[in-house]
Amino acid sequence: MPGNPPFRLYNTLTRRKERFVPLREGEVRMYTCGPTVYDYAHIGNFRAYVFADLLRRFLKYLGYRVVQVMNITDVDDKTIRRSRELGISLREYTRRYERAFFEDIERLNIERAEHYPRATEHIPEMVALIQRLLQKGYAYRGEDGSIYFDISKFKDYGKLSRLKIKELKPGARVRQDEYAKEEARDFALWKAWSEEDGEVYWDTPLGKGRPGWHIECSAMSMRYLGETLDIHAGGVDLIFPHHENEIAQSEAATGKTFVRYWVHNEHLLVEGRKMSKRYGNFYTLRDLLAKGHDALAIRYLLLATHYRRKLNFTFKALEDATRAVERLSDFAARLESYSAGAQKPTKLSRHVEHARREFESALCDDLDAPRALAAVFRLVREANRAMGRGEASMEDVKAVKRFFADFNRIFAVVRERRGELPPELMKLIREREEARKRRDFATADALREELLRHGIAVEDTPRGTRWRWRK
RNA sequence: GCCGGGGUAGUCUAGAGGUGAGGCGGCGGACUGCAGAUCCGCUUUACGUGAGUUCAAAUCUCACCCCCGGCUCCA
Repeated sequence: MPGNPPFRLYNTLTRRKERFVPLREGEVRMYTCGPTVYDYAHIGNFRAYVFADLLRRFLKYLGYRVVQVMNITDVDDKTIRRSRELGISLREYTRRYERAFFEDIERLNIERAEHYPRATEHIPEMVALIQRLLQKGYAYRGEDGSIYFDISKFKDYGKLSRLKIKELKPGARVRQDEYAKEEARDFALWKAWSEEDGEVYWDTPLGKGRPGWHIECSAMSMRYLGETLDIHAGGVDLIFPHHENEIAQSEAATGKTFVRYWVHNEHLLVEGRKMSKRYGNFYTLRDLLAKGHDALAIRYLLLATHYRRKLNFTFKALEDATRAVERLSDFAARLESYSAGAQKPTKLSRHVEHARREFESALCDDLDAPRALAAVFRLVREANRAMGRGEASMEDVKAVKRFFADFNRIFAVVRERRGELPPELMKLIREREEARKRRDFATADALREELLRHGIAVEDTPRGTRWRWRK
């Protein structure tokens, strides 16, 4: 897009903001670490998905074709254990949470990725990748029959997390030695079947067992995006060991760069504390919606802090976000109902251009959403002022609408108008206006109450009565 | 132990040498029959503390205080 500053992204690999240029012109291939479907996802998880969504939407705004893959991890220790506890099949168990996941992301206005591969449906790809690693001498079979990646063979090991293997905390490695690994840091590519796996196993050339966790992302991303991808996104906690291991497996197998830009979102804190399932201080999206909170406000809250900063989730902040979303939504409604005689652009049109430049340069600077939002709100004030005074021309309003629509294509936080007004409600509005003309305010107020019960808020302005949908 | 991120007005968030910060809240005002939405003004010349560099520091340097995270399943 000419005129834009270059899009720069912070690459965890280099620890610098880098100009983003995809490998293939006009197309971005990105992979996002998706959910392990063993429970309802919590809002911390959604920060990662909402962030990836912002990234993909902005790339599209910049004119790229985006091919995004998000894995569904539907086999691991937890899913196996819990499905067995419930006495149902792994598939039945994981599909339940997979469905919930898709419901949740829809509530949050997260665009669908192009592919959602399930781990259980890509066993052959994983087996093939592991065989390649065995052939090349990067993997070995342990005494328990499992297959491990030998990190000592991969000299770049640690380049992403910048951890030196020797310096890792002593306590952590001792505990790991219960496995039949040659080196405590080696990780499993293939786990040989054991008692607690029950009927969950695959008979493959590697033996009877199931894949390790890390291998699925390498195998599935290569299957859908090729051996080198542009962007790989995920939470900071995945940098080590998961992403480090992905690099090791993938690059050892292909000899090529696996990922060109690694992007990681920071964690979310709840009332100042790390949120995790272990602490039990987590909220699922369902929890919050059940308490009456608005999905768009949650989305807004997740986007209103820069993605590389810790986000402190509090209910006060959620209330604030709710109001901010209302302000934007009210503004959108006002744009729709505004009319003026003047056609020629006024200085408001210049404000729109200015806001757009600010907006774009903020997002181009490593997706600085808070700065982009500030530009939007500044314009909202300018436009409200101009419309309030009747100074805005129709040309201005068109320009504002275009910008606002683009803004919302990226942020997706403005409440949609819920279609046209039913005729019977339109009739009530007219009756109320007549009552007001007669100065029969008792009737007018009663009608206003009634409309509100139907979700319609009416407002009297110097230029006549306006109505809008209320949530 | 080894790495790393922060502390910005009432509050939450941007900014990272000079160019109007934004949201939310509070108070007052304009508009209105009332309400709401909106606008204006105030809260507000804010940057953890102490030194230093500089014509200029929230931004750079050093020291210190406080909070949080990674090194282990985790977004």
